[in-house]
Amino acid sequence: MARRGPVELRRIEDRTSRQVRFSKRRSGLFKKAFEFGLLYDAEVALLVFSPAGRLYEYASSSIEDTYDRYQAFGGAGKNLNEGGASTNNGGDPSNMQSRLKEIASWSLQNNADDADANELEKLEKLLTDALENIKSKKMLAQRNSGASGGNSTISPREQEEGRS
Amino acid sequence: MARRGPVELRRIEDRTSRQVRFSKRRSGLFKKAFEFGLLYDAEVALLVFSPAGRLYEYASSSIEDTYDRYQAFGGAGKNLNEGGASTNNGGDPSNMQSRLKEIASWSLQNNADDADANELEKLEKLLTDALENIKSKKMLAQRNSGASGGNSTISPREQEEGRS
DNA sequence: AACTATTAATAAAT
DNA sequence: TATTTATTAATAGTT
Repeated sequence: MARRGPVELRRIEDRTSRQVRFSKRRSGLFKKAFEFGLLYDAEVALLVFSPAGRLYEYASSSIEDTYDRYQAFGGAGKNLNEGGASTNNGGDPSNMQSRLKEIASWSLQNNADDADANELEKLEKLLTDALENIKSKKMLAQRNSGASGGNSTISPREQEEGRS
Repeated sequence: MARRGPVELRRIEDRTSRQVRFSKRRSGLFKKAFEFGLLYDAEVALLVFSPAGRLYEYASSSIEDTYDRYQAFGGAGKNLNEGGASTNNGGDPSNMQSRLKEIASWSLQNNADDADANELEKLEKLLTDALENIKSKKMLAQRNSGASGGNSTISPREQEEGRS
């Protein structure tokens, strides 16, 4: 009538069973993801490819945007961004000042166009992330503790909330 | 001793409660994602940004690979980058975004010092203000014309399993 | 962080 | 494929 013990965590072999359980759990997983974004006002992106190659997706904003943000964030600490199409992206702190000013003035004079609203929102997110990164590094530097996780869940310490 | 009714699906306001429930549900969500990949041999990628801007991730293979696959698949079928009015007066948004990405990347690669952090904070404020500005103007514009805006994509997309 | 009363998810049967 | 039911799993509130 129902299962008799805990679910075993290994690949399900029985075809029929796997098929139906896949569907059920898929709904459950996506529901959780959806609820999570809703309850905590978090940005969530979930991609699933079935073994048969079918795609299932959910994003509270959009897959692309969230992935962009992920890249900007530093992407697990490796694999920094690529297609900037701009000049060299090396570390040239002296040059940063001028670039920051350039952007600042742009954001000042270019605040009249509706079409830019979306772009601005994206920029704001990127900036916030950059700030967050710097602050995290500072924290780490002060405490002199090292090593962040591999490819599992990154768990930044500390807790901080935005608005209420 | 426990909740008395079903969980309400709306943003949780109480700060303390939200914080702890966030953590609990986050573990639950990531556990589900992990188990799902394992049980059905599916490729899973999950990205979460907390409201505070912290990143949590899980990928059965890698975020990048899965996103690449997603792109190759057709990426929701559309949603390529936007045109938009890129008036040539000193800066167009798309270029600005790539520059900002540079900055984000830069902040990761270098030990940003206090001065840089301050610059970023100022910039963030400028952006926020600019955003507010644009939104206000939009409001006003809507009073005069009956335009309907909005580009929120907040519903899970799923696709069926077809087999008999 | 551990405990407990409840609700939620879900495996198997129908 | 949808509904039902028994059972495990997740989790909100407390301590």
